[in-house]
Amino acid sequence: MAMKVKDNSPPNSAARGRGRPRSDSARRAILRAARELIEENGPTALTMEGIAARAGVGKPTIYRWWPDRHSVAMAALMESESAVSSSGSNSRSPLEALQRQLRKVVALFATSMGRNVTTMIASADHDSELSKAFRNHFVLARREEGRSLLLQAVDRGEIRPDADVEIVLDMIYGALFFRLLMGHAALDDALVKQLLEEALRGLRRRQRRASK
Amino acid sequence: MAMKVKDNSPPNSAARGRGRPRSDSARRAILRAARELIEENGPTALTMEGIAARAGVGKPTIYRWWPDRHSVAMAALMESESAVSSSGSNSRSPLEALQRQLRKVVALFATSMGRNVTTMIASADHDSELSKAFRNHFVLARREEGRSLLLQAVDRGEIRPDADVEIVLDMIYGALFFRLLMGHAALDDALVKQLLEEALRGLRRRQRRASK
Amino acid sequence: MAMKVKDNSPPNSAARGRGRPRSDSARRAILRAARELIEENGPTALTMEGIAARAGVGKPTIYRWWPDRHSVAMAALMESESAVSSSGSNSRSPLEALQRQLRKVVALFATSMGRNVTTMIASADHDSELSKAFRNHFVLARREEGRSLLLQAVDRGEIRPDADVEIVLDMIYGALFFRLLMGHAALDDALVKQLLEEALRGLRRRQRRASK
Amino acid sequence: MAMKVKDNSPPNSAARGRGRPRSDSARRAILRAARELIEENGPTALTMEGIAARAGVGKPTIYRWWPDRHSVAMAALMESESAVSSSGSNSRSPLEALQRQLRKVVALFATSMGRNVTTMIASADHDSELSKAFRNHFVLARREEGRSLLLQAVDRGEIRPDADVEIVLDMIYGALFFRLLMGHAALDDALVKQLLEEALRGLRRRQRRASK
DNA sequence: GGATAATCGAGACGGTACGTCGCGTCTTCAT
DNA sequence: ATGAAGACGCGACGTACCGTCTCGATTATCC
Repeated sequence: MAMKVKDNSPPNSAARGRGRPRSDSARRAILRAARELIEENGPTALTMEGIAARAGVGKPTIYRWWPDRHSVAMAALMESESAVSSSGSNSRSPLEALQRQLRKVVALFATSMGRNVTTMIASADHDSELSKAFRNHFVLARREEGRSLLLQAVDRGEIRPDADVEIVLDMIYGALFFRLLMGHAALDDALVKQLLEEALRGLRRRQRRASK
Repeated sequence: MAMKVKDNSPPNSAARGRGRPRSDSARRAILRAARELIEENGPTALTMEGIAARAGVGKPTIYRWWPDRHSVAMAALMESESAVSSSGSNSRSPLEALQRQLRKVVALFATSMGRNVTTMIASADHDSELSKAFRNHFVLARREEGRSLLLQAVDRGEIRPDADVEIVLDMIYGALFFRLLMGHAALDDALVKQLLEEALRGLRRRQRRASK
Repeated sequence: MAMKVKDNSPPNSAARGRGRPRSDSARRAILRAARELIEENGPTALTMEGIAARAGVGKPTIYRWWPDRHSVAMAALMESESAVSSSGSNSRSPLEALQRQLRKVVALFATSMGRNVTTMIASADHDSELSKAFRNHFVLARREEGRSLLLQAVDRGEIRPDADVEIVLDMIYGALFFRLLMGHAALDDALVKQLLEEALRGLRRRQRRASK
Repeated sequence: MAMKVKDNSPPNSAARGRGRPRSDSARRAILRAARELIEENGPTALTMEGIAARAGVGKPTIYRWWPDRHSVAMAALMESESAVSSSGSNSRSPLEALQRQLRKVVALFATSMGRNVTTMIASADHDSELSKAFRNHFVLARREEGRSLLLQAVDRGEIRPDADVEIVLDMIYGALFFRLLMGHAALDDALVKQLLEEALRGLRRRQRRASK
């Protein structure tokens, strides 16, 4: 009995195996079914049997690609067209772009997706690779974009160079997450505005003069 | 802060029924067993049968008072000696007290309890009364303490009166929560210091030399 | 001058003391509830809790009189108005009376009661006193009546005196029971007629001469 | 005697499904465990969990093939080597063979098996296919054998041709069953002798040689 | 082209836990 | 000081999924 190697990289270059190759269509059907089921009933109600049934796939086929239910759910969500990429960077200034991006984040959080993602993060293994990738994909990547924009602002002299960017980022994104999780106060565009105001208070330079 | 969750406190009010009163020792045994099991294996591995077995109690007795596993877990954790109450108010200044309190929060987060609580919050119903009580007990109550301290600081003139306290609070506590959930950066006393520094930058009035 | 008694409640309040007057009414309510429940759903579906609820009685009160569910069921059925007593003694001959009685037995078996009684008998302890009483009440008492009639027939010279009455009785009543239990053939008046014919074949004396 | 009960015979016919075929060893283990437990504690004390535990089988596997406890019990008993088949028919005459067979029936009734079977019959659904099969297997099949023998006796001229065989059969087998259920009189070989005597009285033709 | 081999669907398997029902016992309060 | 109300420990119920293990059928590569 050869050791079974979990290999979930689908286009595994030169197919050396002799047998029937893995069906990528099955893989896609699985993820699609999982995504739909999550959106319909939430990630808690997701079951392997439900996925298999809807995808028209045998359960072992799912287990061939992912080790457990959680992983399938994460993979499914990560392949969503969620994007949230703040690609549209036709902003005049980094801080404006940051504000625009935060609004997108807020909009994402407002959907069921937001809560689903949060649930997944909190109930995940926290140390597994997939879990890290998941957090990175959905949250930390946003934070990275924000960092990039903040650093641009520093470069442009809009922000004081001695600002502790990491802390500021955690304050901003953490505040949004906090309101999502706690639900004690609104999570909307007005919050984004105030948040930026308060987080950057004392960090802004007088731009007119700085630009001179 | 009376926040009635449901009715799992036996001598709740009038209407002292005629039947045998509920056994408070059973109630305590259940919560104790749940607490221990959570600390041993995490809240995910908690099962009703496990609780019943360890508590020496029948399963129906548990279901008589809590609707599901999640509720038992929340109730169990809420009866822990978590405390965290920043009662020790022998601080010279509100901001120092705030720092001390934040350190306690960080210390709590660092324990397994921290992660457990987080998991519970994120996977809960979010709208149920018990869930709200839970969030309030473990997180928002800390935030309330922080608000009280911040307002004291405003009163004393240490903080500018036009500060948006709510936003500042969410930035501070949200940042801590964010690091706990994401695990992308340290969550320690140094963070507390920097966080306060950054959050209050531009809000402080007369910077005293007392800060050491 | 007798005081007007305002106690118009059913139980004869013999014992005024501090409280045991309701016992017998509770007992009757229990049996009544049990009887109704058995007729509605069969003896298998009978539950103590159902009886207590319908009778408006606490469970311990039931257990004060009967040791278990089965006993309550038996007692309930035995207090039914089933009777079946072949009281009608306006028969010209014992054998006619026997036939009439057997028809009554068949009629009883045809009701749900018949099957219920059978189920009770077969699932009972078989050795308990109550169980014996039950069998006697519902089945053996009929057989006793039949024996009496058969013996009368012998006395009158309608049946040969060397007939083995016990065996004949078991053949007759056993055949009815057998058809009830097995359901392989009809259980009706025609059967009664044929049965008597066959069971008594060879036992009959020439009645014409005997009567002369 | 093909009497399809449901579909608990694995290689039943065509329609060889695509999934993993049912494990016949599991099926046998279940029936064996059920049989043993019934013999140990009676059919009333039989539990699905007990069967599953002893058979080393999951509960759902049992429920996959039988709808309830009763059906398992019946199937288990029916697979016993009870047989009782009066195959050994080296008798000189059908009536002798009948007597021999009845003695076997009495012997079976005398074992715990007898009472168990009776309990099962009385507490069964009575209309379900399995229940009919059960009654047929354990009781009516014996009656069928008896009928065959009686008809042989008619053919040979030992029994009058106008005898109502069905009635006679019910009288004979019913009487045995009656004594088993009621327990009011002995159930032994002597009974068999008397029973045949009485049931066939008036039906026998040439009795001269029979009487010494 | 035929053999070989891995994957596919389907679904049964041994399990664990679920949430419910009813048992027979106990405890308290109102009568 | 009895009796209704009802909670208790317990045990079994029947169900939902888990993750694993056969099956026959399919689809590729290798010889």
